[in-house]
Amino acid sequence: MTGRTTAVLHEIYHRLLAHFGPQHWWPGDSPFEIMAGAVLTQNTNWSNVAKAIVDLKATGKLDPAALAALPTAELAELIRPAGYHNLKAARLKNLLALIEEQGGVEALLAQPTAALRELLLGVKGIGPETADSIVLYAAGRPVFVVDTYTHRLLVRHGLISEDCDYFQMQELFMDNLEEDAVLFNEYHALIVRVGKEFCKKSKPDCAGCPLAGVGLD
DNA sequence: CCCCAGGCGTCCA
DNA sequence: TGGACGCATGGG
Repeated sequence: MTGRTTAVLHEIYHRLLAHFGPQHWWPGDSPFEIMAGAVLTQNTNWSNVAKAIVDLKATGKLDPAALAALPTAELAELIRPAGYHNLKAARLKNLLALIEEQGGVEALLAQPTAALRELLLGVKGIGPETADSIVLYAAGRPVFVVDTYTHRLLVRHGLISEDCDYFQMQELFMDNLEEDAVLFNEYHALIVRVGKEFCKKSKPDCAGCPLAGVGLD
């Protein structure tokens, strides 16, 4: 871990941390809240997800047993503010089935990292980012989470090509950083933070970004 | 009015 | 295998 890519990835992290400070992710009180939030935030602004989570909490439904007893159509209405509510209600139900089958949230999250990841990927509606978000932020395992902001950032800083896939991006980080869940937690959160502010599709110039020039010769 | 958001599954060539 | 498309609400 002494190459140029390693150095650039470290520099990006340290600049982001210096500029934004720690992000304290995931903003959830329990592992199950994090798991549900991971599904609800698929292609969705967090402010919309937060409304749905507030409603779930207010009605006492942010709990595996309570949600399992709730008809899918009623669940969909509760999470309406998060968008794609019919789709996400079904996905949450699918996740609940896995939790039940594994004997509860704690037992599921106690599975070895690779097994946990595969179990989650087996749930219809849970793909690589949602699975890894749960593995990292709910189970605390050192798996790097990649999202659209990550892709955009890596392309703009010349670290990957446009057609790079999820696993290649994940490997890039995991091959060049210490295997540390706290570091991976903060790094992904910081990428989302800088993405929201400076790395938008509509701002190809990245004006004002604290990463200006990093990785580009 | 427009674009965007912490993806994923399906369909079709 | 890979590119389009549907899913939906709320904010700027």
